[in-house]
Amino acid sequence: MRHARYSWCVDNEVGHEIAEALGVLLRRTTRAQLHRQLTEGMGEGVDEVTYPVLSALARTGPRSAAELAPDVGIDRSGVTRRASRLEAAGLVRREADPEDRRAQLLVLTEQGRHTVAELRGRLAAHITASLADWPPGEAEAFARRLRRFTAEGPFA
Amino acid sequence: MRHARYSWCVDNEVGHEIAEALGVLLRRTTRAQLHRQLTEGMGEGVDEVTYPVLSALARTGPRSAAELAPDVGIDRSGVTRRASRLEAAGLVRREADPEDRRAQLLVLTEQGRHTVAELRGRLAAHITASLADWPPGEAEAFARRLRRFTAEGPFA
DNA sequence: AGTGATGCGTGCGCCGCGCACGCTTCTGAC
DNA sequence: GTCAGAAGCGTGCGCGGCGCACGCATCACT
Repeated sequence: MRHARYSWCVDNEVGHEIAEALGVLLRRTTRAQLHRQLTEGMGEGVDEVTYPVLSALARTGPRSAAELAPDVGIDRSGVTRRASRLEAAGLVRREADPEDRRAQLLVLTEQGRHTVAELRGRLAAHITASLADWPPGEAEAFARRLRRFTAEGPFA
Repeated sequence: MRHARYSWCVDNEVGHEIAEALGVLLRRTTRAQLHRQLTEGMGEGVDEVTYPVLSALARTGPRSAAELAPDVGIDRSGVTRRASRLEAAGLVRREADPEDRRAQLLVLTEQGRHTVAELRGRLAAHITASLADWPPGEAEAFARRLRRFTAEGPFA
């Protein structure tokens, strides 16, 4: 691995390492058990399926289901169905667009805002807690790198 | 955010940043389009559903479906079904355990090893290419941090 | 030898997804 | 003003994956 003739392998070693770690991380974070644990005590409306819609809505403000779809990564109809569940749980309210009576804007209710804030707080606390014993400044540097990686990395 | 009374929020800010980035990363990496692009030209047997089984098998060596299940993160029966598809594609071979005639070990065929190596190489190259303009040493440091994050982080 | 335990594959019901259809509403041209 | 085409939304439908549970084969232990 240290010979110059294998330089392509050395160059790609970082890629292999990141890919490996990301693969494990993906499988871990998609475990239903983790989501159950994090959504403990919340209302019945939010789960690992509906949360991406709720989160995207909180991030971008009131939008239609069609506009939310590419951000969530599924079809427009799926966003509609998930939003209906959130609406039934009282976390999301459908509001007719005054400028276009066809459009139905999805708006977070007060309870919806509270729920997403609570959930984000739990997740952040969970992450922060297990990073407590990192050397000072390491976590911040890692967070910056990770942000840049997601923003302009291979999955942009 | 800078007032002392909100110190818990400041403490959690790193957690929030990491959670946000991970959320985006998750949605990006689970997009089917990316998998289609990466598996371009491969046989029909490997896709975004069957690949985790193939990869886990390559990582840990010959194992039974039940042993692979917790690593993949789904039920034992799902691993069996995915393995059957990989077997039909000639990437995996079922081999009776000589010590236990109940057990069916899943073994990668030569073509299976070649496929997973090729796929890993593509992914690693894809990652490495977009990290080319990072400052020297930054990518390596990030990879180390990421590995530690997955190993002993909040999702261990 | 016999009984409980273990491992594997599969049938079944459930659920989420993408596609396509119908309905309503907007837009632009005549 | 009117009408045809486009745009937006919700929903029915078929497909596919998943978890559970059952049956069969085999092992372990008495």
